[in-house]
Formats: sequence, C-alpha cells, structure tokens
Amino acid sequence: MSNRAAQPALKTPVSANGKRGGNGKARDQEQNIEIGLDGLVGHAGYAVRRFQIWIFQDFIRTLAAVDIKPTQYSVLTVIGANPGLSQMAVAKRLGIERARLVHLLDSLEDRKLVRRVQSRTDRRSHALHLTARGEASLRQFKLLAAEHERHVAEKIGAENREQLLRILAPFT
Amino acid sequence: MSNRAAQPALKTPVSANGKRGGNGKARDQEQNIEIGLDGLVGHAGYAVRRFQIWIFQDFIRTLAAVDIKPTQYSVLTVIGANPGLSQMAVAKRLGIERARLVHLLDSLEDRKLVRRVQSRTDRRSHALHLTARGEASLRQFKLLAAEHERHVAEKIGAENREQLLRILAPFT
DNA sequence: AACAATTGTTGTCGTCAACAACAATATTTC
DNA sequence: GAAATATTGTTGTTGACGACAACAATTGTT
Repeated sequence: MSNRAAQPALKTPVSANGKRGGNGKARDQEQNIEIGLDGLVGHAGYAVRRFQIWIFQDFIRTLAAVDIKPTQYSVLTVIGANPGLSQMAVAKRLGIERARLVHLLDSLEDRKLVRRVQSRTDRRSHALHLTARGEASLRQFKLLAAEHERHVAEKIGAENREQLLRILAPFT
Repeated sequence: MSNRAAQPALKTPVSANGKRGGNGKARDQEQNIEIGLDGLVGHAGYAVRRFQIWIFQDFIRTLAAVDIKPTQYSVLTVIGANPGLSQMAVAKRLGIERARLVHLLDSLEDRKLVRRVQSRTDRRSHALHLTARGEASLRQFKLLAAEHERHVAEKIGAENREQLLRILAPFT
C-alpha cells in the first residue's frame, strides 16, 4: 500500500497479522466466506437501513422511464389528494423541510406538473395544485409504483409485506 | 409573497384558488386537519423511510454520549467479530463503498479504536483490528445499543420488532 | 402602532451514495 | 519472465438530503 499519502497506513507498520485472517494464502474468494455480523443481527436499524436502500433503488429503477424519485412521488401524491395545500402543510405532512420542498416544487413546476397559485386568504402562502398534465402523469406514476410494490411483495413475500405495512403504519 | 427572487412564484399569478382549498377562511389550524396520503398508504417504501429516520435518530441520541453513529457502530462490530478483514471485505459485507470506508476508518483510527495493520500476504491491503481500547469501548457501545433496541421495542411493540427482524433478515 | 409569529426563499454545513481517476501491488496470459 | 489485466486503498467530484440560520413579506397579537 502506501500510495499518494500513506501516513495513516504506516502508522502501525508492524505487529502480527492476527489469527483467523480471512484472506490467508487460501484466497478462495474472501467475499464468499461467511463474515459474521455478531451483534449486528438483532439490530432493527441495520436491517431497516439495508432494506430501505434496496426498496428505494427498485423504486427509482422502476420509475426511471418517467424520471420520478420517491420524494417527488410522495409530494405529487399528497398534492393530488389534497389540492390547495400550502407548502408548509405539505412539508409537515411528509416530514421534509420547507427549505427542501422549495427546490422539489421548483423542479416539478418546471416540468409543468404542479402549480403554485397565490392564496387569496394568506398572501404569504401558495396553494399547491396539480396541473392537468400533472394529474394525467400521476395516474401513470401510480401504475408504475404499483408495479414496484409488486416487486417488494415478490422479494419479501406478500404476507410479510402486509405485516410490515401494519407494523409501520404509525409512522406514515 | 414575492420575496427576494419571486419569479417562480409569479409564473402563474392568476387563476382560481381551486375548489376544496384546505385552508379557507376557516383557519382552524391546518396542521391538525387530516391530510390524506391517498396512494402513499400502502407503499412500503414510504413507511420504511419514515421508520428508518426515526430509528437512526434514536440510535444517535442514545449513543450521543460516546459519539458513535450507526455506520461507525456497524464497522466496529464487524471488525470485532472478524479481526483481520481487509477494507474491501468490510465494505462489501456492510454494503458501503470502499471510498467511504476510508474516511470512517480514518476517524476510528484517530480515536484509537481501530488499527490498520499491513497484511503480509497481500501488501496492497490492510488487516483491520480493534485496539484494546476499541474492544473495551465496543463493549460499552453494545450496552447502549441494546438500550436503543429497547426503545424500538417500546415504540412498535416487542412482538412487532421480532417479526420485523424476521422479515428483514434476508437483507442483513 | 409596536411587537411577535408565520411563510416562502436563499444560503451554508455536514452526511452520504455514486462515480472516476490514480499508485501500488497482485494475478493472469502469452 | 515480460506484458496485459485486475484488485486494493486513496483522493476527488458530483448530487441528493437533513439541519440550520437569516431574510423579506405578510399575518396575528397586544
């Protein structure tokens, strides 16, 4: 080793390799050898993190043709189901910051899926609506999202998916 | 409105407010009014994302005194259970990029919890080991992590937590 | 009228995943 | 055994994201 800046690597240049070195001369593919997780199994957070990465990747892949990411989909869905909401209300409902929602809506408005209409009752806030194009698009997105959901069911089993939705319902 | 740069807001300055505007003159606290999620309920990804945010925040809060984040904990746990692993093997096992593991190990090595020992069989790679201090610290971290796990059980129920671990076991 | 709170916006900071490029080293192939 | 190829650790860049802080415009409160 010791490439460009090798100081950290050379900090402890000596000492034994330790027993059970996974990559001894028997280099029968280290990645296939069982690497125990020890205390990590039994940790809900680790499993949930790995699962969340997988599920988001599948969502993005399944909706790649329409270029819609999970967060964008959630924003469109909430606006579609509750037209006229303010940005503040949408941000609170979805648990995203209003500062971040600004950019999300900028993008969706550029794509003519959402409109910011000035509210007559509160001149500070915007009433959010789907455009006609937005409503038509959302219908298509929902079909693709349903396909993604089928992927989830195939991956973990339909019954397990149902249980998972039931267990995590309080967080939605 | 129209604050500093109000172009996007003024793009569509006119048009009706739309029917069913959630925030009519009856401003009885918009945030308390039920905001439907429509298609979002029934989406595993959304529930998992919200849950994952909650569980990571609790982990970080519970281990704030020792300043250990979930990823750092996972790295320490795997090295502790499999001393001598290469960085590549750890990265693959935990599903993190080797580029990112470099910084994680830099930090852990600065804190004298981990050592990079040069492998004698492959001079490119490092054999990762916990220091004596690292092993002692990890024992303490595991106690705190177990406390965090109890928080999870309180939040979703012990039986639900068990089911969740069983359902998501394939992803660990 | 004076003061505090809210809404949308902009900006910064730190974390993280996904790449690309590179030097050193190991492995394969002729 | 030399040349081509692959791997390992490292550095850097990019973009998505959460957490803040500051601000102008507006609303609500006293």
